[in-house]
Amino acid sequence: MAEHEARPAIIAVCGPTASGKTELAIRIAQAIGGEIVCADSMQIYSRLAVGTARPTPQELAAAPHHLYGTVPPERGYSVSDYVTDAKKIVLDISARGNVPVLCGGTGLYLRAFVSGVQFSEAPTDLALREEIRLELERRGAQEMIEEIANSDPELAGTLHPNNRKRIVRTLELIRANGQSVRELNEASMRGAQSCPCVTAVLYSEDRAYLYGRIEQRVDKMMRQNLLDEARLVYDNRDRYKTAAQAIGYKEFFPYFEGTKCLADCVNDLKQATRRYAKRQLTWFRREPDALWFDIRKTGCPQIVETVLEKYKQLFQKQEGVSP
RNA sequence: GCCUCUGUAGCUCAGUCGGUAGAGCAGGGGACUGAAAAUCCCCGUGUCGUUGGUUCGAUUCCGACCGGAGGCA
Repeated sequence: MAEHEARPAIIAVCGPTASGKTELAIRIAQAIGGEIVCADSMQIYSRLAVGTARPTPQELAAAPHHLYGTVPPERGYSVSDYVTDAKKIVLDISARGNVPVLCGGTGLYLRAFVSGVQFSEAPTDLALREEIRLELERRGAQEMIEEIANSDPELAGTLHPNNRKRIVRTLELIRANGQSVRELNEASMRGAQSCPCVTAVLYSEDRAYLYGRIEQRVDKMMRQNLLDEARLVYDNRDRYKTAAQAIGYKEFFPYFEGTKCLADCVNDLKQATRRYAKRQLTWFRREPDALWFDIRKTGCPQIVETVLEKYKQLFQKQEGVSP
């Protein structure tokens, strides 16, 4: 039996921003003896607590938490780093006999972790990326897409000329590896073991309700001196490459530059957050077997119960009956 | 009370020399395997204030009424 090879079963808590993931994850962890693992691309960073809505010290104390605020913002971080870190932590949690509870709004991170993608060892070649970026400026998107079509006509067909970032990344992959992206992707999934998982998605059928919560949360962040944090990010914007793109900071840059008043920036922030929530929902809708919970209709205790029931039903049944 | 202007998409407005209408913003849908809180794509039917009249036909012209803004008393 390859039992020791199998990945530990996890619970994933996801959903759009301000839907109550943090609280739910804590209650689940408390109820089942779980440990929470951050699945949020921004809450990973240290020094950025208010704007990323990282769990508060009290919340962090309410259950074991991992990966929150552990990466300095000046360090680059990516999905593959995340998958590596999360795998290690999840194995540790499982070795302790506890249940890993992944919690966060970054769909890409969650999917990469759960599907078991094997990213190649080669680190991102920023010099190559920059070179291709400049080449794109010179030659134009159309020509670059044609080059991609030589090795991957199908993929090239899905690339929009305006999506420069994706064009650059695609060429970067092709040139660095000498293979088509399709081959690379197939290789990354070869032998991949997906992670047994119960996924809970929080949402609100009434979008306006979610947007109201976002509004309140932004106002609360302002009271918690979000501006100071934004100032820190602004002053370090050249070094905090990824973090400086986070919603909650870049919206204040015009204020610091004196080109926009504070109230307008706060409104921009609320809007950016609403749009983000919408994109998150788009992403999670594609999750095949997720359990969806309308946060207006289902209370936290009920959600905990349903999730745990499902988890036990799927993964704890054979305890004591194992082959 | 009288006069003038005004009432078109959730908001701000454009337009139809009479053939039932379109922009910006807001919003919605989607893609997404190494920057992902990123990046990119797609989406505009609404009693044209109400009601009569003229007309083959009115949101468009005329009248009345209702709402809003301004002016004069």
